[in-house]
Amino acid sequence: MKPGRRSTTGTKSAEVSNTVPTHPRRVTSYDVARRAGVSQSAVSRCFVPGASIAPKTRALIMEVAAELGYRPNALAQGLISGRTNLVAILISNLTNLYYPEVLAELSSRLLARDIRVLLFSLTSESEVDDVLDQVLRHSVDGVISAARLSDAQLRQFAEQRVPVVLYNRTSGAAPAASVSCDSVAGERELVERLLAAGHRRFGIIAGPEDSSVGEDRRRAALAALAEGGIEDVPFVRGDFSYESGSRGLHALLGERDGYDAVIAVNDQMAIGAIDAGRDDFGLRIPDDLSIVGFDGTGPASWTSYRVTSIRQPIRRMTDAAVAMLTERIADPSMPAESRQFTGQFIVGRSARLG
Amino acid sequence: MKPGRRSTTGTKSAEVSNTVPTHPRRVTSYDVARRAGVSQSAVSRCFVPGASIAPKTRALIMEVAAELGYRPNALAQGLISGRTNLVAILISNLTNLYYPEVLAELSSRLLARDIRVLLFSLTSESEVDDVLDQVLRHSVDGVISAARLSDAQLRQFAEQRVPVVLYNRTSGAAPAASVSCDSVAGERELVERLLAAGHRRFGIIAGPEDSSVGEDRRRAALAALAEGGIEDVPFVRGDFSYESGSRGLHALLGERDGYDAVIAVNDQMAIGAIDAGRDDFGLRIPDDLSIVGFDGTGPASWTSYRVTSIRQPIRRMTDAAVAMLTERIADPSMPAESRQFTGQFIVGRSARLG
DNA sequence: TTGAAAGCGTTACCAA
DNA sequence: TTGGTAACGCTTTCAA
Repeated sequence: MKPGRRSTTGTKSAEVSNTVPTHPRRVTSYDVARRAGVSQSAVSRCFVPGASIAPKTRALIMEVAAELGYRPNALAQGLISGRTNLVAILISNLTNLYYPEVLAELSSRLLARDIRVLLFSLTSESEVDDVLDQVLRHSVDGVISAARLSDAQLRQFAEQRVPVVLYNRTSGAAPAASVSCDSVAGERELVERLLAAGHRRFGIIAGPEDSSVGEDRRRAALAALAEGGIEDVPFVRGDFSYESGSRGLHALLGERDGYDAVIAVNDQMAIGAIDAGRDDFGLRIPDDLSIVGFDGTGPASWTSYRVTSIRQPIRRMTDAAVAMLTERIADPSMPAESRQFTGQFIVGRSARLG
Repeated sequence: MKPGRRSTTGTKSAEVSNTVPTHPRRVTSYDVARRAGVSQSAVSRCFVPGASIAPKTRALIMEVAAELGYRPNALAQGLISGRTNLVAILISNLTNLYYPEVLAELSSRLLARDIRVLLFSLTSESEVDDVLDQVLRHSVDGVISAARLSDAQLRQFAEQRVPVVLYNRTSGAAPAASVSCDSVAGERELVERLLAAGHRRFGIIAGPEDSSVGEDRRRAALAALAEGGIEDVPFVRGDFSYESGSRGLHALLGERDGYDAVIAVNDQMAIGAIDAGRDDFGLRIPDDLSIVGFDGTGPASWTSYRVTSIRQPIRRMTDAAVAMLTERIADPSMPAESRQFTGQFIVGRSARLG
């Protein structure tokens, strides 16, 4: 122990506590060491996996540590070791019903690996740079982003040697580690089923222009339709919300009628469209109009809707995301890699099939 | 600057980088200080709100800092200052549709106050002690818990001087700061409206025994019914999920029939009950059976359901929670206080009223 | 296997 | 207003 440092502090606060009931200073490894009659280094080694320590010493120290209620200070550990066991999760639009499931899965998987989650729920994409700054200040070991990151932002993480895994986002120019659900295969399956069932007049309720998933799905649907000989398919844009799905259907039906099928790029908008179709236009779904979605989120399977959709394999995807991230934390030289999963077709009851 | 410490390190890494493209060491306040020709203390003062620093010096330092991409290390700041600007949010059952909204609101409000969120999504109440340990290791400034905490756990936070605000939870014996939505007033309003409309035969779909909100609402509903002369009301238990609401209605109707109204203690179960009533029993809701819920979450207002319910003032509640917490962080001597908000009655379409 | 000592990157408290 | 120096609580060499 350094003379004149711990010891004096300890003595001082002990003296004070005789007169005033002062705040009990946080228990440190020095306290444990003193009480156990060993060095502070020995205490530290007890909490480091591969350290060399005699079983007997270890037992003694652990006993004293438990007695004193010692808890290693994560800040100090992170500062000295360069590892915080902290991962930032960036999510935009948490109220989108699809994300809570993802967040819950990610967080439980990370926790299982003894990693804590620093959550950044973005309300508007503009804040991303501030968030990025905060993420870096906290020296997280890695980032999982279900929010759009620009190439410049990705580059910044790369420069700081912070591994990033994109969740259901694609990067622009720069290659990045990413996990996603195959939009092309998914929309193709939906479209092919609808075409096979005789639908010919289509409308699309797309997402915002700046959403990569939304645009991927819209383009995939259009491409699949084009292959089937259907061109010039009208589309409107929503923001993935229930209300915008409802508005979307109004917009489509207001412009012209006679749709056979409406393709919404997510379930929540599909549900909004289904409700609007039934309530506002008196349509029977799927008899008068087929509506399909994407995601396979909870409410999509509720019996009032039973949305015909593509279910994302959330378990596998979150598992892959966490695995990819931890790999890259352990070995930062891992190359970029994108893993794409194929969603499962859900028959549902919102589309007339076959 | 201490001789033989920073300076040598800096020189070394500079020499190395001429041969091998080594990891650029993180930019520290020493780097900024050296480049700006000032002391490290001066740099630090630039980032502390009330510090005394000459405007001119400050400008120079900030310029150099920006140029070098300097970011204060949050770990070091937290370690020395005792403040981390980190708040832990404990949430059980994130997939309950009500929580994502709460989480999004809390997180954006905290972020607005320059506080970061450490998220702990509990999958089972048993893990709480591990989580508590982790929370304390990270020296968070405070905790907002939408998960059940035992008196012993609350005491532990109190001992460590970590302020806690309970969200929609009540503490047992120990008084604690808490924000909640008045179950008694809410259920009373629902019951009185139902009674006024002539309902006499009631059933309740309650929550798990260990849920304080669930039990509060169940008891409140029973009490209000008793006041209206309705006794021996049967109830079944669910877990707040859609499926358990459906199962709950099956259980109630399987035992006896002839219910006028079913009171579910949250919207998600009410929705499950509505769907089961319609689809499995061919009931018209609300003509044949009234069903009411609680919370006023997103899907409850979807036109297929329009659940008659009590809407929790989430904005006000999250605002209050964050305010109470920050107050207690600033002044740990603040006394325990519970703020209870009254929810708003939502007429909806799932109950026959008047 | 153990202990001493050197940091990690800050803030806080001094004198100057 | 400044710069020097002592912490904060830990991990990590390095000798013993």
